[in-house]
Amino acid sequence: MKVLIIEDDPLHRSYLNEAVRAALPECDGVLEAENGNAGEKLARDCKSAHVVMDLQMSPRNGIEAARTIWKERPETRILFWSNYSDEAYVRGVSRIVPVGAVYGYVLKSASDDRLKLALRSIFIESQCVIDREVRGMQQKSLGNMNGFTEAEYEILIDIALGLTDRAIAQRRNLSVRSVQNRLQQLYVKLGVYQPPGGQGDDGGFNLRARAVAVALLRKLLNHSALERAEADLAVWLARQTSP
Amino acid sequence: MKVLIIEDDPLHRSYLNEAVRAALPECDGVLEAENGNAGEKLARDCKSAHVVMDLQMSPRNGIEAARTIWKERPETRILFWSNYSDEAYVRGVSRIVPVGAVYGYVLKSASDDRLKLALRSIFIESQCVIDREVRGMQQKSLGNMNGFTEAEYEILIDIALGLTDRAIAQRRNLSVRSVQNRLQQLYVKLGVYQPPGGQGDDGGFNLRARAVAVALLRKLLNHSALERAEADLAVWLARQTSP
DNA sequence: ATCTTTTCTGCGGGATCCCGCAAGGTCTCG
DNA sequence: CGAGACCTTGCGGGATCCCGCAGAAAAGAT
Repeated sequence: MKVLIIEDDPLHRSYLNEAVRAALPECDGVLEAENGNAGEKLARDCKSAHVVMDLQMSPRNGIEAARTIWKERPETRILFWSNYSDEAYVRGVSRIVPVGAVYGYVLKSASDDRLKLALRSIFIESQCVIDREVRGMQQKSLGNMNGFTEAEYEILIDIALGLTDRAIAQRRNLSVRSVQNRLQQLYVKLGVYQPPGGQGDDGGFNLRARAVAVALLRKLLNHSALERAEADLAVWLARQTSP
Repeated sequence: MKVLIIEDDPLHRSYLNEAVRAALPECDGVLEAENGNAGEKLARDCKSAHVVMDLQMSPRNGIEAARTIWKERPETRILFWSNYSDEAYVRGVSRIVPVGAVYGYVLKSASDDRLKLALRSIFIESQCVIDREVRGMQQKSLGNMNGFTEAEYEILIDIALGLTDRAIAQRRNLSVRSVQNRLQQLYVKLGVYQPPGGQGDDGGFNLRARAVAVALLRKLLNHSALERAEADLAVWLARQTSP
C-alpha cells in the first residue's frame, strides 16, 4: 500500500509525511506532489495509492485534481486536509465524490491524534471521516432550511460570473422570466430583499451585485469556485459559437 | 529587543520562532499570538517589539492588526510573511504603512535563507525588504499603465459591495453621471467593454457584475478586502442615518 | 381522476444601468 | 493669455433589471 501526498506548503507536506508514517506503519511508500497537476500524474503512474491532499493549490486545486483522479479510479480513497470549511469547498467536494467512495475531510486545525485516527479509519477500516465542523456545514447546506437548492446555487454562480438574464436563460434552457424568478428566490434567501413596504431607500443596493457580495462574505462562493465556474463557462461559450 | 510573532498556523508559527532565534541571536524574547486580536494586545503590553506576522487570519486579519499597531507606535517594524502576493493584499499593506516606516513583505514560498536575511535586514539594519514578486505586483499596481487609480479601485469596491450608482454618488460626493464615467473607465481597464461595433451579443455580460467577477479572478479583490470594505460601509451607513 | 402545490411562462411597467453628446470647470504648458 | 488635456455634470434614450399579476404546465397528494 502506498500513500500519495498532494500539498503545496513544504512544512505541511513534511508534517503530513511524518504523520502518515507514524499512523500507517504498514504502508510501504509515501509519494509527494506539490500541486494538482503533479498529483494527478503521480496517481496515474503508481496505480492504487491512497491519497491525502490539500484543497487550494495552484495551479490546479484539490477539487479538480480529485475529480480527475476519481474519474480514472473511482475506488481511490482520498482524505482532504484543508484550512477552511467554506461552504464553497464542502459543496465542491460533495459534488464530485463517486457513489460509495470512501473519503474524508479534516481541518488543519484538528489535533495530531485526530488526523492520525482519520488516516487509519479511511485507509484501513474503509470508513468515511468528516470533521464535525465540516459536517455541520454540509447539513446546513443540504438540509434546505436556510440552505440552497442546486438551482439557486447555479444561478448564483451565473450572476457572479456576470452573465445577463438572457444569457443565463439560454445556458440553462429557461425563459428569461424563470431566470428572474430564481433570482428573486435567491435574493430572499440571501436576505437581500427589500419589500417595498420597508420605506427609506436606506439600502440603495443593486440586488444582483449585492447578492454576489453577501455570497462571498458568507463564503458560499470563493476564488476557486469562481475559477471553476469561469472555466465551465468558457467551454460552454465555445460550444455555442461553433456547434 | 523582543520579537512578536502573529500567525495562526501552529506549524508555521513554530517554524518562524525557530527562524527568528537562529537569525537574531541577540534578541531576548519571542512572543507568539495566533490571531490579530491577541497580537494587538501583546504589542500594546510589551512596548517596543518587532513584529513578524501573517496576513489572512481570523478573527482580525494581518492588515487590520498592522494598522492598529502602527497607529499606536508608528515606528514599529513589521515583516509581513504571507502565502500570496494578491494585488488586494499588496495594495492593502501599502495603504497603511506610515511614512518612513521600516517594513518587509516576503512570501512563504521563499527559502529559509531569504527569510532569515529579511529578518536581519529589517530588524537590525533598518532596511525595507520586499520580495521580488511582490515588488512586481506593487509596480504594476502603482505605475498606472495597466494599473488602477485610487478612484478606480474605490468604485470597484463600491460595486463589489452591491451599491447602486446613486448610493455611490452620495458616498463619494459625486454626481451620478460621474460615477458612471468612472464605471466606464473601470470597464475599459478590466477589459470588459464591448464596443458596439463588435457585433454579436457573444458576451451577453452584465458589465457591472462582470467587472466584479474579473476583479476577483485577477485577485484585485479578495475575501478580506471585501470584509474590510463591508465594515467601512457599515460605519458610513450608521453615520448617514443618525448624523 | 381530481385537487393542491409548485414551477414555468408571457405581459407590462417602473427603476436602474450604460453610454453618447455637449457644456462647463480645473490644471498644465508653451 | 490661449490651447490642450482631463474631470465633472446634465440630458436623453435604448437596453436591462426587478417584480406584480395571472394563466399554463408539471409534480405530488388524497
